[in-house]
Amino acid sequence: MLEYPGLVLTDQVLVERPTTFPYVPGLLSFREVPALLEALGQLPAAPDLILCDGHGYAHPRRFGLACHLGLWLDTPTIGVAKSRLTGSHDEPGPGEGRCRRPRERLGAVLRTRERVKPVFVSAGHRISLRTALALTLACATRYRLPEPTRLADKLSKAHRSGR
DNA sequence: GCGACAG
DNA sequence: ATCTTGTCGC
Repeated sequence: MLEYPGLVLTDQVLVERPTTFPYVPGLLSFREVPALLEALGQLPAAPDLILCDGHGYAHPRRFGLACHLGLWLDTPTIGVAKSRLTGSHDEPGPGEGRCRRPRERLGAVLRTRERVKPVFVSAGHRISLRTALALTLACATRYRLPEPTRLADKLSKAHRSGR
């Protein structure tokens, strides 16, 4: 857990659980949320916002992991995925004046740092895409991924290598 | 039928 | 996600 806007790390908990559900595109929540709930329950205080490693609204059923976790906890969440699951971007036609007019906006493709591969931001629970974008960018300092996600990933990696 | 497919 | 050699840039 980090404080905002300082992004100073205040708490960190780590849980290790066996998986009980396989990885199936579109059903990531069923694999990840159980462990996430356990970890969040061990924090000394409930966070005001959660940046999720996965999509929120940008999901085939418009209900990705960020939405699922956020609704369960009734806590604001943002989906910040490293790759696309559904939807498309770019490619307006070659002709002058051509532009894309999506029937539905799923999220945004955000380049958090110069020349780095962009991340896919979408609204999770109780937040607008606009605010989700602003907060994600505000949490991305020196790396591609926002600090909360990057530090959590680092913690899990360190845990594994130490065995 | 074929391609796509968060982590 | 994980595996895995070499490579690029600060």
